[in-house]
Amino acid sequence: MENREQNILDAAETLVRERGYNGFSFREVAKEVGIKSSSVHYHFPSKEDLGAAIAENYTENFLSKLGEPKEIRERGKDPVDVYVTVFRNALVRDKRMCLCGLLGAEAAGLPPKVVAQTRLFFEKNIDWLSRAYGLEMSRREAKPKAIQTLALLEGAMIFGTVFDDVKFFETVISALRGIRSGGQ
Amino acid sequence: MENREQNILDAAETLVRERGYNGFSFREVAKEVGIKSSSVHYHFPSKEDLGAAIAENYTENFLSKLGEPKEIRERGKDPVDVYVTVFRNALVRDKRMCLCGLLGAEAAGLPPKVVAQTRLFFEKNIDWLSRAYGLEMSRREAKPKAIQTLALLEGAMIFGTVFDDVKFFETVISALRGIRSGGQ
DNA sequence: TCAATTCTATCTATCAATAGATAGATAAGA
DNA sequence: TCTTATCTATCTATTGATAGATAGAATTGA
Repeated sequence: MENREQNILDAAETLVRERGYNGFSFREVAKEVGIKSSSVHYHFPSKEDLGAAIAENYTENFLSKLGEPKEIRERGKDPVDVYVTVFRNALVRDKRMCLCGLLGAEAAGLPPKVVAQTRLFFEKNIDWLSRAYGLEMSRREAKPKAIQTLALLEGAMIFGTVFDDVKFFETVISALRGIRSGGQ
Repeated sequence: MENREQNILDAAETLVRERGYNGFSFREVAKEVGIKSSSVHYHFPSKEDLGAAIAENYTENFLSKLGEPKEIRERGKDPVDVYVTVFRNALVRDKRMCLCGLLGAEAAGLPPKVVAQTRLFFEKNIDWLSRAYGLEMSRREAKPKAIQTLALLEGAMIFGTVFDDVKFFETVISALRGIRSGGQ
């Protein structure tokens, strides 16, 4: 039995990352989990609710893999490198786009709750990267660099997905050197 | 009457850029154009055919707005600046994501013909940017910078769409300075 | 030249499949 | 007994796709 709602969110996340918000159905999620579609509605009344929950769950998982920038630095590692690795793993392991990058691209046609959760992903990730860059520069300078880094990574994920090849991801992220050292 | 197939492609592009490939239907496109869905099937037999045609049409339009990098330079303008402006206009005027950025994010779940046309958009745009950067550096150096620039712009489009604000687009593209001057 | 034919673009009508959603029954457990 | 989680069954709407009819334009051939 485990946690049924987590089973549903995991199955749904995989489907959304493959086909987008409008490309998955309650019946498919249910089949994957091994229950009926009405049972999925029991846990998540509407598709909008389910969509928002998927994005929230994804964001939480994503951030929990990271830890705190300061602690990473104290272990002698570079926080931005760690951050890039989490993205790369999402592409290589799952062979799929970042959930919120995809939802972000679709944002103009998504229900309000889903857009709100997608924004939260971006805001929380910008915060994290701002803290990371804040270890080496002023907060004023750190935030734009955080935004640029996340944008570059989402673009790199698109390239990796379109060409089904990590090589393009690597080429893109090598531009991070320019972002990190370039003046604002 | 104009060109009916062009009417269909224009209406369909708008819908895909709002809701993604799985979020538009033949009937919606037909209604927008003022015909019946069966007539849309007459011009584009399957959804896959229509999707591929939308991407092809978008790519053609996009490139025709640009002209040739060398000629832009000869008119005393910077080709990459012109390129960025075409992207910015797509976001500000249409208030929407780049069609192929969206299709690229959805690529893992798209029919083969649509993926192929989406790849063509990226390849042709990388070529254009490679020619632009090739005016100031070797071809070897130019291509990675082209890839990085396009990835950054697609990421910037996601940000503009998610936050419904060009300000984020501008913040992201200011990182281009780092990409253009940074060493490989 | 003009009748016969073919092509183009549309329509109406319909298909089976699937969508999101809901009502009501049921069984297990606290 | 009340709550939790599931089921069966069903609703209405929509999906991509196809068949067949039709009106008009273009082409063909005697």
